[in-house]
Amino acid sequence: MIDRRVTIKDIAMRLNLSTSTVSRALHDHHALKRETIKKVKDLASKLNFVPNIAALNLLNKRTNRIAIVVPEITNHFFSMALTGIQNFIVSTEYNLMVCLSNDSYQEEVAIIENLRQIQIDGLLVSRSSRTKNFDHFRQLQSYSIPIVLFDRDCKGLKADKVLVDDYSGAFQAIEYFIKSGCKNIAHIAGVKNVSIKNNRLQGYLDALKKHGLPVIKKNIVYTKGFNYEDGIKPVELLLNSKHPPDAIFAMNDRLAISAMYVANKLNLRIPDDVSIIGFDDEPHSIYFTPALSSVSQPGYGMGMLSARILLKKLSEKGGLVNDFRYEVFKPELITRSSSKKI
Amino acid sequence: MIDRRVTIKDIAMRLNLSTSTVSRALHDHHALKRETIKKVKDLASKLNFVPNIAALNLLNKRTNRIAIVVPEITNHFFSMALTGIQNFIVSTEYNLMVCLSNDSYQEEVAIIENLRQIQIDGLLVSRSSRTKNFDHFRQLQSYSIPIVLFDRDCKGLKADKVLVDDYSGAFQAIEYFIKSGCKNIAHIAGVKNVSIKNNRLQGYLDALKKHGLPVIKKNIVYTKGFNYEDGIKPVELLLNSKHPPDAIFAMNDRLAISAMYVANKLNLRIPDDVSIIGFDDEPHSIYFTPALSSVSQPGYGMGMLSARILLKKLSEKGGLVNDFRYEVFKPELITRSSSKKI
DNA sequence: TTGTAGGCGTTATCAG
DNA sequence: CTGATAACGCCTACAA
Repeated sequence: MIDRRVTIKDIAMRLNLSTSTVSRALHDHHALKRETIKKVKDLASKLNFVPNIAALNLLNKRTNRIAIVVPEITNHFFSMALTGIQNFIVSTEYNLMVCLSNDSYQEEVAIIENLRQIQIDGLLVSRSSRTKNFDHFRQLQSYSIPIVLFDRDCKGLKADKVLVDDYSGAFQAIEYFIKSGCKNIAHIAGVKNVSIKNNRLQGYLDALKKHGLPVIKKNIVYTKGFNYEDGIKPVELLLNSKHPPDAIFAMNDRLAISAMYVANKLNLRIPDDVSIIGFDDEPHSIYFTPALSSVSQPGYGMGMLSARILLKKLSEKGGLVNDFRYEVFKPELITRSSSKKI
Repeated sequence: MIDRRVTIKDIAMRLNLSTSTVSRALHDHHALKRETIKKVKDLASKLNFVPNIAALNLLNKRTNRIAIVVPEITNHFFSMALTGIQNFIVSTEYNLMVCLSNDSYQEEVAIIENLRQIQIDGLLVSRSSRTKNFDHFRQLQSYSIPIVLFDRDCKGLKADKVLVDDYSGAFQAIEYFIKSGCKNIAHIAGVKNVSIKNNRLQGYLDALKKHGLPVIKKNIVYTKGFNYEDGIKPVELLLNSKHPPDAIFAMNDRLAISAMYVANKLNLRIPDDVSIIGFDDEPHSIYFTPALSSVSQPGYGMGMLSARILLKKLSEKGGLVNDFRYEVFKPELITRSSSKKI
């Protein structure tokens, strides 16, 4: 057991040098004898010296710490994004703290307050779907902590943003349905009054409009949550109604899968009786029968870019740059056998 | 923008006190006038004072930082475990760094070296399945950094361990098959010579033995990886062989699902022609047709307990306690329609 | 080419 | 009851 880490002081004493010389040697200061530098470095590596980060942080007034706040990670998109972020961060001097809001506004606020106390250099956020007020983020920004939003926008918040074009993804899905002959298209929109992913609903509406199809109220279905089980009842109601839809676009794969599940139970043929398209393209979706069509989002790349943007901003720390990136990734519709061929 | 955080010095100057008094007041030192304490605290909260963590860390020779190293998080078990860990940690003074080894020994070693430099107070680890040498962990321990292993054991490494009884999970699955009348039971064992989860294979073997069934070599199937796509070919071979099995136990749900996929393609009836049981009980497994039977592991609880054990150890930092916890969670077989009723 | 001194923010010890 | 001082480990003017 090593009970005390070695410091530059230890090295200095052993070598009869001052700590400043040791410090300089470790940084290859030009005005030092080669010999001294070598002597110091050799001993340092022999002793397994690593600089005390706390001391450096104190000196440099930074923390080397960035945090990411996400609603959850038991979800393919977020876990891929986090993987992308982490795989980028790992090659830098920063370390990443992961915080889960469990999609709760209150928890999110508490986390942000905690991060303020804990002190971080920068923040990546995908806000909870319940968050409507962004003052907690603004407060953090007031400490000169840059924020990069990814996937979930905060309208009105000035920050770097890395988003996905939900509108386009939904639009593509609906147009595909229409081209394949569907006329009565339903949308499982998730939780009502939870604005997150509203653009998917908007894409649905606009695509119908563009092709002269009526918007039928009962075809827009809300759920109590975003999980598999939350889709069952609403979809049963929908498919058992008088004029059941011939196509269902779900705002995520989980709800799409519960739609498939219900359709199967009701002995409806997919896609002949009802076409289904999801959103997220979770890796298991392809193994369902029929394989689920879905809109695919580049989570890994989005995560990586978000991290890159944040670190860039941190390296330009000097100027409180008021110039924000706004990056929008285009999602891609992947058609499989749960939707009719065009 | 606040460009400099407020320190106890600022408070001291404003109040004409010394920094020591301010420090004491903030800690409710008994020998201070009530009045002084109130004065200090009021100003502190008015100024939004938070202590500088780097300074504290320097003083206390700790980092408040613990890290977790896992192979991946795009997997239900690990994301649940991480959620459990995080939800526990969030209520403490510690913060959690998440590191992904991508199931690579090399990356794992690099991460550990990085953590040594970065400095952490404690570590949670689920090792990569390729890791056979544990010296990198031992090196970290030599700096008095406690390690808690979860889910994946490192035989011979002295550390706290929170494991799942893989052997029992597999045994339960096989016994269930046998009781339901299956006689020719195959096992998809994952990657050959990758010792991780070997106990599942052992459970399979011992259950067969106990019930007097022969171990047939070709019924033990290895794959190139642990993902859906890795199961397809091996299962095709298996099910197209001369004496195809009447039951398949897969070492995880992904491989079980690819087995179901192949069986469906081959127009085999599940479970009548072939029963299938997986391991992990991923939340979507229930929505397949038929619903997948699986061995369920309490990831969330295991994560939480691991974190609790680590923090306990950290709080006892004084004594280099050589007394390690060894906790084994029993997994539970959940039978659904992919396996015959008993 | 190297050493000295001071400071980053906080707390503990010792003094008064 | 409160203040001065030293220390945590490192870096950087300024000196020599």
